[in-house]
Amino acid sequence: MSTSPILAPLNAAQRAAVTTGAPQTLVLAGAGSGKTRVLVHRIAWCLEQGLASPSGILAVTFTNKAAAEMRARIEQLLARPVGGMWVGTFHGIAHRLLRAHWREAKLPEQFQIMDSDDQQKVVRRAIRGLNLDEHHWLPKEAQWFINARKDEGQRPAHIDTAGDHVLQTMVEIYKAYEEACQRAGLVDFAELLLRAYELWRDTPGLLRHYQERFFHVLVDEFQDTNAIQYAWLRLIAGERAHVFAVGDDDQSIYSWRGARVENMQRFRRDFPRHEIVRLEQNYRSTGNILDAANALIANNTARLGKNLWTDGSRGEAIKLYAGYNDIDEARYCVERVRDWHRDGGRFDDCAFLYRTSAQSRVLEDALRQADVPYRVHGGFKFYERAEVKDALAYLRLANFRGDDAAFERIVNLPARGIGNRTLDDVRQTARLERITLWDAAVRLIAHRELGSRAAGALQQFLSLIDELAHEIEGLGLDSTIELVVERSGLVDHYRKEKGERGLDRIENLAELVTAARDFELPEDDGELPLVSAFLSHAALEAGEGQAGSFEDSVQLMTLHSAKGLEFANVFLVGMEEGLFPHTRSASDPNQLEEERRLCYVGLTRAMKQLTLSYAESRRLHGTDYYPQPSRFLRELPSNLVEQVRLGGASPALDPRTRVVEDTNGYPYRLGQRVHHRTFGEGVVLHLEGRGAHTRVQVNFAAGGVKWLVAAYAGLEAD
DNA sequence: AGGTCGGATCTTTTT
DNA sequence: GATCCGACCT
Repeated sequence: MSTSPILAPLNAAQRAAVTTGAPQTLVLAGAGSGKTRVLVHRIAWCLEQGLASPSGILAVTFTNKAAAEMRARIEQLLARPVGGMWVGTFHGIAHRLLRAHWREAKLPEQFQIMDSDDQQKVVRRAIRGLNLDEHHWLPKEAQWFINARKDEGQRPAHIDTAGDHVLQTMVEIYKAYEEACQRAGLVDFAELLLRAYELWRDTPGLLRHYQERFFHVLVDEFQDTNAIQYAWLRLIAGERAHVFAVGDDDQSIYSWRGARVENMQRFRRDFPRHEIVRLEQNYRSTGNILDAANALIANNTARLGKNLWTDGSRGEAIKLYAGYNDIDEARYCVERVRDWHRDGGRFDDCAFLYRTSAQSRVLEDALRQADVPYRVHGGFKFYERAEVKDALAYLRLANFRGDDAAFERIVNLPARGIGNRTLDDVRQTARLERITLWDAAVRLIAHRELGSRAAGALQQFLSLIDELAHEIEGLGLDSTIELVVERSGLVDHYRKEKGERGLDRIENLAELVTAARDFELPEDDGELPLVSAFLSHAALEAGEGQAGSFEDSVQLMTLHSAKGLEFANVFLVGMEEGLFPHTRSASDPNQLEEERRLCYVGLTRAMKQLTLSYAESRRLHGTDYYPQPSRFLRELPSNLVEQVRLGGASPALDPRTRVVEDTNGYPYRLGQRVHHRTFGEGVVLHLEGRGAHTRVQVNFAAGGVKWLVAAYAGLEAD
């Protein structure tokens, strides 16, 4: 049995999880303990042992990437393709269910998925429709409210307003928004989950069908599930299914989005026949890094409890650098990356992690200056770009005239003389008659209730869409997109935009055609028309920001997007009070613990080298701040940390922390006051080079800014 | 109907 | 300081 490739590479705990006979299993998987591996091997094990057929397996993740990786690794392990399994994201699987059972779910067959951008616009329209002041009732806040409620599984009718006027109004907005979505066949992300839940809850026959099919339900990142996802899982699990949930309460960093760590505790209550397996052996990081991470997270209360260990080496000390300012901090990190590269390391293996995306700027500047290639993760996704969404809106409307979000988006883009007055008439008619914007437009024109100019322009738009719909019939997907781009007039419109921007956009439209050409129908979604499948794909899988450049480059990302990844050489920058932990989280103990978990996630990304840094002054929002070093730094055992200083003595955080001179052996510290025989008093601005070649830039009170070779300058510290 | 200006805002963002 | 949004102007 141990010769099986499925079990052979596993340690005892992993093997116990993979081969468990318990009907319900909760795997507490520490960072780097082989979480994905256990999921993959568990599925392979069930298949190989004949405990399950592929079609009996439902495996749920949070990201498309994780789902794709899981499927690929299962097939690799079994050395054959495995059809019939449902492996996907919560949203992807919910979507699939709703497509298959749109009637029971009370959706139009052509329903479309909205991203949060679209959603905000529909919310805004709902607010205006209720004649509310949108400065007081901010669309963003209402959107937040609606999503939070949906994440909790609450419809407007479920919310007890208890006479609270504000709450009452929010619920009214929620209701109006819901009606608008229903009319237009629009489904937001939270709605996908809620609908899928209600579909099963309210259609017992259907639920039974799926319960009988999915005998094995597996969940990744269980600590990130929200209330509705948990309820959905309980439904499908029923009394019979084997449930296999993998998660780490210490890596729960999405509570602000409705994720509920308590679901791990609830699992133990709701699935009484469960078994718990702890994966604590870490295969990623050095002993020092793990000890630091363990010590940090021990400051949190309410943990399920876990202690990571490794039988690998202690590794190097964790480095802590106190920058003179944010620019110096970035400069230091980039220099360490260059050292790494000079010693034969790859840029790819280096990651700069930060709390807020705004921090990437300074790092990027420093990298560019040093000519080090880099890549920023997160940010704008391909399918979220305005021009891409514009083009897709044409396709959406041609596909389904009732799509109000698409209608609003392009009715006057490019400008075709349909002004706000006209549109308000259309909107009002739609609202009063409870019909779609499209139908309202048709009606207004037919009843001659518009000025002749407006009516003409509007009719032209309607005809354009109708013609487009006709012309794309029978075309391939890429020809369809090509035609849409061409007929929409978007290219001409963007050509008029000045500067690079317009060109960029036209390029992206071309890229969209390429994306359509490369698009393949998901194997099991054969029933869905190609165009619908592509539109859903665009909404559910927004794609990476930049087209993948394959150059060896330093990776930049927020701590949130670093979860699940690992790098040999990690830089955790901006370790400052106010920034990390963030001010907005400092007052609430729960949020503070989440910040600490975020820090834990950051530390545990590192395999070999870990550098922490902070700046003594930082430019933020146009003003200078002088932050204190992060409290998290004080929570790290001082014997694991080595503070790096550019010459000169400066108080370490903890008197026991070792202080070492920078390896460059700089004799001065940035910001240090110095004295020169001829130039007089000055302040050190920059240091570069090493050893005998060290050069120092000094701003002299009398002589201005000068570069000097340290060895000959004869500078004296003041 | 589009451009410009002033003001508010400034955490994280799997889908 | 940068950006995003809406009001206002042309």
